[in-house]
Amino acid sequence: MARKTKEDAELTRQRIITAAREVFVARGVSRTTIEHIASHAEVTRGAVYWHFQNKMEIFHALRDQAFLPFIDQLDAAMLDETTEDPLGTIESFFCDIIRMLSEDLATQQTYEIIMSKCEYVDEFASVLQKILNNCQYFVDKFQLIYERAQLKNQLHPNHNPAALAMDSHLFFSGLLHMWVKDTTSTIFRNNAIQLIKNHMQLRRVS
Amino acid sequence: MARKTKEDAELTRQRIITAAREVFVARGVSRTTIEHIASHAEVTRGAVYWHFQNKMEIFHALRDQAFLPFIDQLDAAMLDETTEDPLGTIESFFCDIIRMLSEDLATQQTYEIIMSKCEYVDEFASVLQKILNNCQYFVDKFQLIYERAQLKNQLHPNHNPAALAMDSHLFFSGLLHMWVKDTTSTIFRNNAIQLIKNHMQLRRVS
DNA sequence: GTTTACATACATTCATGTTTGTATATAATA
DNA sequence: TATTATATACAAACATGAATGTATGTAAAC
Repeated sequence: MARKTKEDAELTRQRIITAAREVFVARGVSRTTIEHIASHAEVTRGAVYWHFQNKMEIFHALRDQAFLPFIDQLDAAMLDETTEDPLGTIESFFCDIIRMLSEDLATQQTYEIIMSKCEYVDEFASVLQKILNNCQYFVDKFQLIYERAQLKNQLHPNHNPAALAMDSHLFFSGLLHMWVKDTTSTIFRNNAIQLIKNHMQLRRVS
Repeated sequence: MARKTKEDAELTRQRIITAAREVFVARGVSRTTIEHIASHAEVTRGAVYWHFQNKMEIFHALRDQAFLPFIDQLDAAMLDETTEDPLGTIESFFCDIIRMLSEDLATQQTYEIIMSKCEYVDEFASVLQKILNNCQYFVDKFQLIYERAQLKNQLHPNHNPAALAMDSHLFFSGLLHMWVKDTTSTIFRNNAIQLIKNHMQLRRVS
């Protein structure tokens, strides 16, 4: 057909990414073909191959869109170093992420893809490692906050920040997996906030 | 070729399952072909199709081999109702599973497949639901044990068994994911036992 | 003799990547 | 400003290479 303007081109690029997300969720990454994505985006494979080299490049575009917000969220939460309630900072961070997932279908689908509709082999194995690196980043930040909490006497004397940080990370990691994967029941979707509060309550001196 | 005895046939069946596990780990479920499995098992596709209808049936055979031991393990751990240390029961259960994973490569690979080398769509979606059902089973059992712990005055007075059970499940779920997925670093593999002890220590009255 | 436990051959479908064609936006030039 | 040249944003066709399932063959077990 005809050549589009730059804006139109960027628009179809986004259309392709959105279509990919929706098809990935429904059919899994490796079972969706370029043709599936193209037809769902109402373009031809030619358009897809013009914007992306292959399927993995589309996947990366998707992943990038979903990861940055989380890191930004944590960095923002870390900024307030003088809060009287560091434990509240962590709690809010967890709750905010859950709320983001609840409200933004796109992010929700992207995480569903990352956690249960993608096989981490070959080129995708590196994606997994990047995710794990992010985890380490999170744990480190959590520890810093827990150290602040310790200074404010929010913690039991025999709890130590490093252990708490790792424990919280594992808790939230588990929660995320359940929240995202359990699409049939609503146990986790409805109670996630309460579970987070319970988790943090275990840490507070009473 | 020639017909084998029943024992021989069962042996090749097992060979196929083992081969499938090893190929699944390396290439992911959907990217491995029946031919990959067959050649790795040193048979032809004919043999595979004789024993299994398709790839998913092999996957199910694999999954069954890995799940039952865990449930048995928990059931066994639950048997001793009169122990003075219920928290120790949970701790041992977690540690035993980690040890099982460490020692048994087959189980380890199977979990790697289930957690990061398989896409849960279509026929596989039901597998995910079965796993989640198992989780509920675990949480329920944990709660029972935490109730025993409460009776033995092992818990803080303001902790309640249901919340602790869910929190422990999410913790261990997260730990399992990290343990299995983090194949390059050894942080989780080396420290899992300690992380479990830390987690349980958060619950004990000091 | 019949069924079993496969191996081999066949037919079909599907997905990929590449190539080619083309109409038009945009930059260059006059 | 009008004209020309070129790069862009695709669509359509092509070539190739799997992968699947099935059908057939076969030798030995029972």
